[in-house]
Amino acid sequence: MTEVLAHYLSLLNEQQKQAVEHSGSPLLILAGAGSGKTRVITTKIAYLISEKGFKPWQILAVTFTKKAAKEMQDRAVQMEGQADQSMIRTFHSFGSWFLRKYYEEAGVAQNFTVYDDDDMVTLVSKANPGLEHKQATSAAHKISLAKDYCLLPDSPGLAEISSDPNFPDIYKNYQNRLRSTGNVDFGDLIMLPVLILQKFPQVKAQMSYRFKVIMVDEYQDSNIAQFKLLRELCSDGSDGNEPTYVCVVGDDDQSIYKFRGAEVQNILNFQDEFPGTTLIKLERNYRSTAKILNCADKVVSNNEDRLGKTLIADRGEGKKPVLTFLPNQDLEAKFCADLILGAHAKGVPFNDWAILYRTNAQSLSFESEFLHQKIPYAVIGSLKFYEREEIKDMLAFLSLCANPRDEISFRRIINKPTRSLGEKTQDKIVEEFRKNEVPENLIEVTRSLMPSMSKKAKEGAAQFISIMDQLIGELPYVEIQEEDLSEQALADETKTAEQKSLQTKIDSSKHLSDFVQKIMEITGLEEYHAAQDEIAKTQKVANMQELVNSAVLYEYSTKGLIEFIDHIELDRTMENEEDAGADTVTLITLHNTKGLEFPRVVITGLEAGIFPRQDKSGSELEEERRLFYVGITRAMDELYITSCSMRRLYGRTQMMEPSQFLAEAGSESFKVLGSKPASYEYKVAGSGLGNSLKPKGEWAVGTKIYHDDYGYGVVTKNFEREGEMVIFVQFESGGTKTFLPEYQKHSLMKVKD
DNA sequence: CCCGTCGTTATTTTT
DNA sequence: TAACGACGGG
Repeated sequence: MTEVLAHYLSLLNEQQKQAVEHSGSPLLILAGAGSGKTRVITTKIAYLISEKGFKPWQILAVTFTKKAAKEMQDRAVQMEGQADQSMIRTFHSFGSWFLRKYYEEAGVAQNFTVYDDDDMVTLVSKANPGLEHKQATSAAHKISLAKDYCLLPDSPGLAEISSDPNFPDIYKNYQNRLRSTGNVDFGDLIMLPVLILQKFPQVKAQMSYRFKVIMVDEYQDSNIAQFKLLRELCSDGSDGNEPTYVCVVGDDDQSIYKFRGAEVQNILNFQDEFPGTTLIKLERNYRSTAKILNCADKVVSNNEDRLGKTLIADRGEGKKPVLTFLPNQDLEAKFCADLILGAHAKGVPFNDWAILYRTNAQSLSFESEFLHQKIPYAVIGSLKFYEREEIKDMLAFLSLCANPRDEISFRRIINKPTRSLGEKTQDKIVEEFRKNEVPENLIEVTRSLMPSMSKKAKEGAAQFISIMDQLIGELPYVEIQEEDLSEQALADETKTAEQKSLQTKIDSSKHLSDFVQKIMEITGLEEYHAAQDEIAKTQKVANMQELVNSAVLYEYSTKGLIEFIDHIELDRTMENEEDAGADTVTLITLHNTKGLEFPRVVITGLEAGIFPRQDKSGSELEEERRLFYVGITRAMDELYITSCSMRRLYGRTQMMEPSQFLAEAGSESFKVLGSKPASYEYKVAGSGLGNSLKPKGEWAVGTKIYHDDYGYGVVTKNFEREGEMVIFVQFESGGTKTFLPEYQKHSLMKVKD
């Protein structure tokens, strides 16, 4: 064993070590939040290579985010250099690799690109001309969901997705149209490989020959299609190949993507699906202090549908989480700002902090307050760079260069800037294109249709064709060759050397960014968007320039082009590498925090209707609860939770009730600040408050009052507790609040009738 | 083709 | 409230 690996092994606890060293049967690792899951997977990869005799390319590890994949690869390579040859990818990126290899079996172009949700809607509309935009959006969404469940237009289970009798046809029309573009959508990246593996035994055999180990991270968020893919990739040994070693890692308590087709049942039933499974639980938590973990545990134990495990804190008691009731969202933002600035004055960096919220819209009040108070912040995952108009325009040119059958990209840019080629002309071209049995090329069809066009359109078409000719002729063609990692090829060093020398023939003084720059210039997009910038004071040209810059890492060839497009399509999170080290507060939705940790966390908006979102019950409510659990377990040292009694929603100010999750956490979980709403008191204390309702002082029941923050109301209860007077007030705006009048002199007053 | 105005509609979204 | 899409007049 290498010294490095021995060192990393020595860092593990007993369960972690067991998980790393286990072999011989399927393995399910139930890894609680902060239990060193990534450390286990990466060490296991290194261990398999260096101790168990696996070749690195026999190992496939899949994750859900590009970031996680990158981190996993980096850390594995640190321990075992050969791990750079292991395939560590996202599910979708694996699917993309697979489909480029078996593009003929899949019936797609080898140079396919991936259509996003917007493109799907457009294609649904084109394939089903009768649909209104709204219907098309809904159908596109359902098609995605169907693919997540691996359902085809003729699958009986499709009725579960949509009861609309037309839906199967809509789906079928869409599929036909999609296939004629040669492209795929996100769902296809998983579903098509499953279908191919089921249909072609030799492909299945090749895969089980290639991959001897398959590991899946965040398994609780896998969907049915991904489960099927895993199933198909695994050999049970009956095909003559050795059985595949399967190891999945996940936490059923952190399953938060049901709405996107994720199926917790995958992890709950894993042991039934893979007989003989060994189960290892990682319950020691290295991230959070005990009081934070207790709170998390209290919350999630309200769920029924779980395997059940208890996290054990490794870091001592720590501070009790603080629950603060605030009057409204502006004061909530101010409260956060004060916390952060107060800590900053004592030397706590902004970096330590994350503000978590349920919906993106909630970031606004924090942004304006932080701007005002000069607190640096970064909003994670909001306005998506790649969804901006100018970027999509550029990408459309890039995609059309890669795959000239791409109808959606073609339509997007043929008339932008305007070249008198409106929708009618486009329809004509696409119709002609689709007539041909053998896949045609949209540019060539346009060329061939020029004689039949009006004079104006003809000029525009000539211009467009000339642009495309220049671009397509520009890049040197390089075969997208599968890196040949069979044992033979790797053993044959001469061949490897040959391959290397072949690679170096590419003009390395040029980068793909030169090509992207050229697109900007010769297509007229730069002028077009510069004009828009003038009018609307936008940053479109600057954004385009940023896209150019990001292409600098890619080869100046058709291969580099495909890799660049893949990179963008399979990772839409625009995390600026430069900004990564900056000292900023993180503003982030709860969903986006998965896998992250922060020393200090504020979970905001714990109000009924916001979190949990209204109309949630049963399993959906359990998912919301898990989301809260995920949020709580992000915190290392300090956890703050806020709840407002009023909130502006859709332009209307509403009274809010505290989230039921607060009461579920129990009264011991938090130190409570701010005036507690009556309903919270009731639920937490289990009442007992109603005992001493003796009218006292001037605050008799029935007294009309006015409160600065909540407006007019009536005292409904009045009693004494711990020697202090407590009143309940029912406000006209609908909510009830509890006050200690002694401390509300400045904002609470009696009013005359 | 461009621009203003009106009406509609508001989750979460690794890929 | 605000943001975005649809529509109609210039």
